[in-house]
Amino acid sequence: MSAEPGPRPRRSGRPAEARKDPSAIAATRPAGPTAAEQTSSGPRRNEAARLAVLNAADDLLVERGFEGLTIEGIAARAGVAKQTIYRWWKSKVDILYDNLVLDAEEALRWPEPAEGADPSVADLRDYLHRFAAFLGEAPAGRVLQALLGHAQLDARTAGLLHDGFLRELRARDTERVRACLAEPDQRGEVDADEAAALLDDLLAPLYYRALLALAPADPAELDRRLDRALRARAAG
Amino acid sequence: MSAEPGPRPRRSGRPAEARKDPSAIAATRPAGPTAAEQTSSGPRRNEAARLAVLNAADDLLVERGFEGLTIEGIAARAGVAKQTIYRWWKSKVDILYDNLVLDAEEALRWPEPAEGADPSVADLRDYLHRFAAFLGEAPAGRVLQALLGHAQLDARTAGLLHDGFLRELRARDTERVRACLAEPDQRGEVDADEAAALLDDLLAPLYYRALLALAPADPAELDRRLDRALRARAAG
Amino acid sequence: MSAEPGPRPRRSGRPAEARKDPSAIAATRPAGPTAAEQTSSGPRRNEAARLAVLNAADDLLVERGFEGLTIEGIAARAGVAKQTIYRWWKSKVDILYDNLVLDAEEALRWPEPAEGADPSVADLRDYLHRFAAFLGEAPAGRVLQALLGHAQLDARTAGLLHDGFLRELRARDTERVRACLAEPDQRGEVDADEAAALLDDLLAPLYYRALLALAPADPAELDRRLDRALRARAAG
Amino acid sequence: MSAEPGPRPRRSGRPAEARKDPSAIAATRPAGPTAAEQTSSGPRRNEAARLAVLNAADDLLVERGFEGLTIEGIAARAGVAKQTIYRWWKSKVDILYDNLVLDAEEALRWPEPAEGADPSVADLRDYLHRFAAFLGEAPAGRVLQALLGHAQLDARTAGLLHDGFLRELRARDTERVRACLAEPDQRGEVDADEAAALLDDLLAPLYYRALLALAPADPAELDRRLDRALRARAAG
DNA sequence: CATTAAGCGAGACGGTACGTCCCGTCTTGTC
DNA sequence: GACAAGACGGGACGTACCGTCTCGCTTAATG
Repeated sequence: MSAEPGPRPRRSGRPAEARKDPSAIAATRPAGPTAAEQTSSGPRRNEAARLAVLNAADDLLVERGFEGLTIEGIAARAGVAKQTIYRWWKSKVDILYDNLVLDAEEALRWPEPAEGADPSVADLRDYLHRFAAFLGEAPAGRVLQALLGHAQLDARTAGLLHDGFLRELRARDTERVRACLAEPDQRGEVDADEAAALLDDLLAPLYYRALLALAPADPAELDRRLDRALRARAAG
Repeated sequence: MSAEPGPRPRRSGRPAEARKDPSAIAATRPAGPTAAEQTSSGPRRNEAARLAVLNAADDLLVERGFEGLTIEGIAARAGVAKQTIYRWWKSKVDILYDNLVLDAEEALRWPEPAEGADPSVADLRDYLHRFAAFLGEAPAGRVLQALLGHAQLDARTAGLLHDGFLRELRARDTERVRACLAEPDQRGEVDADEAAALLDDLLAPLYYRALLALAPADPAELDRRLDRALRARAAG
Repeated sequence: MSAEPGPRPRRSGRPAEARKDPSAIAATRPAGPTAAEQTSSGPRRNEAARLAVLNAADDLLVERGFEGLTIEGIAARAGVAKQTIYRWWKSKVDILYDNLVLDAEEALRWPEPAEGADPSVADLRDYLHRFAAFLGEAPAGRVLQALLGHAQLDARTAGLLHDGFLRELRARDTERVRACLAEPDQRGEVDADEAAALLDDLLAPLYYRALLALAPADPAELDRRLDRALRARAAG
Repeated sequence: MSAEPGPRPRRSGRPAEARKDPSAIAATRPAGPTAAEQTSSGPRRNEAARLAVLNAADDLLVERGFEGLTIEGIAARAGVAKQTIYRWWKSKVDILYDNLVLDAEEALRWPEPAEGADPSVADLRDYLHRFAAFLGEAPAGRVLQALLGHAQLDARTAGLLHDGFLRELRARDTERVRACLAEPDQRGEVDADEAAALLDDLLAPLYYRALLALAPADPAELDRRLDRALRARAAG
């Protein structure tokens, strides 16, 4: 499925076919209710159906919006029985959540902290830019937007999104920020709270602009903001 | 919160009765589809029904959440026919919007720029605190949260909320910020973009924390953040 | 309003205007809730509104059928307030009933039993033909059909139509039949039951064909049927 | 009436329970939208729901009349979802129509033209009596009355009733009348038009009396009328 | 000649039922 | 036992009319 750089050809366009295709996704761990630990007899979970559902949900979200997204619509579009959806997911939110996890896993990946090379502020800068892009991109950004929106309206969604995704993302990112700031030429150790606060200060405007439908921050401003934060930290 | 004088006991509790009561609201301009310009003859809009609907919507939002809020439920609770609701509002979103406007008008009021007394940084500081409180308070904060959430899912809601409310609020507040910063002992004129950016920087974390279900900012942090922003401005 | 022959120009066409017009109808007693015994002060009943309602009901019955006929529709078409209708009629059935009475009064009139000329079998024959025509004509026949139909569904309508109209019509016609058969050259007195039975035998097929949507009886058959009945009577 | 043996206690009374029960009806072909030709897989039509709806409609028609009969009422009484009704019937008229067909099939059955025994005038006489009884009986007669009434008000009902039921009934009965009159001791062949006319003459008074709410014909009169018609035919 | 009580156009109101959409569960038969 | 198909009980939708009820205006007869 080709790792990093490429423009993620499979999901960008609307042609719908050949996206999240079996061959490709099979490599990544099937987030959510998965191929499972198959103990009993009978047929295994149908992987094609799973992918058809995930893609149909993405498509319909983009085409009709969250309110126009229905289980029946997904089933029809995916050529799948309703029961097959209910067997593996609790609600349309859970389907979108799976898509979010799949997309975020790719788009919000940090560079492997491979041999020799230490994490650096450049990594953080890159991550910020990718994060901003993620929010604006379809369908990934639309999915996150929808889930964030629905989390304001429904406690189950809020639990799933906040506890299951955002909290872990923040924890992981906080750790990475600490690593980035601990470079030799920086001022040494950073405690976790400080790193989390810095991360929040960098991300808050991104969410703010996305959710209030303001113009997205342009890359230059992101850089300025990061520099300012680093300077403030250096100053004490 | 409640800087101002007026005893606003009517909406704080859940008792539902004697809130948004005719006598009180009659004073404030009846936002949204209203008693109106009554050109023809014929019966006037029933003010009691209007208030019953607004209050029922608030109550049910708090009790059952946005998804559990239905037009039929509101009608039943308010003792009103469904058609009476549809006559004056397009959807439950419009009802909540009216409530939001009504509440914001009271809670997010700036001190009158009365004679002699110039607007000051203290006003801005106070406003920030009241804004943070507004986001946390029920039902007002819940209403805003629900509308912000639903705006992510539905274009009409987004239009209503962003264009009809948030944009104007931001414009008004930007102007106030300029006035506050233009105090004699401050550095003189502030241009609108600068003021807007400062405002955004102050509000973004508040929205961020509210919508991502993080702990709300405590007042002391708000002060620190404001001071830092003013210092940065003073520095250059 | 011109007695018999004329093609009743006022109601035949659909142009709707100038039918049942004030000048013409004013002569006939305003069936149903009427100009009344006016005791108090204030304005009298508006005759123009009454006629507009009656005509609008006829028109809409023909255009949209009984089920599509609504008080609101009549009010709108007649340019009249709903309340004005409810003030004078209990239901759309009552409006149609007034139309029926008005129409029947004209179309089902027997020749005046004027001086010298005795009623004759020819009168009965003529009446039969006019009755058959009445059932087929619009809007009169449609009104009777609708009321007869609705009388099967609703006891109030049945009471109004049967007790208020059909019974009286039958009684009057029975009397006329007796008179027709009592001609010198006929077999003398006819008792009322016998006359009623003869009338029923003549009318039953007309109703039967109309209500079961069979082809209407042609005039020649009516004549044959009448002759046969008279012969049977003569035979004993 | 009830020529046949079978105990048909299930629909006569109002007790509502144990009428049109599965075991009994299963024998008769389920008129109307039925268990059908089941081509695909998937769940079959729920027979219990179908019967519950049919019985509920009958009951409510008798209890509340046609105007008081609503789809919601039927659904509630039958313990069925509205959608289940709309899935199989277009309107309450169609439900009543199914009941009519079911009832007529039983009550208006001619004796099997079994071996040896030729159809006779006695069969026709018996049929006439059963027909008259059918019109007066509840719920069957009420259903026919309601449908005949509504057919005057609504073209769809008229089409269904006249084309779907009455026309076929008349054709079948005409054929039977021909057979009855073709007995050895009768005057030989009867042409179809003549038989239809005779049938109409016998039935018209029955409908006439039923629909105009006159006293129903008593059996003796039916016999007299039949005899008179036969004599007239014999006479030429 | 003003008073005043109705009639009137307009239309808001509390209601009932409509016919539709989708929910989540279930049943049936196939693979 | 997973699956496609789809019927089922349920709940809410938004609409159409019902019949009742103000409104403010107009229009006579009466005091």
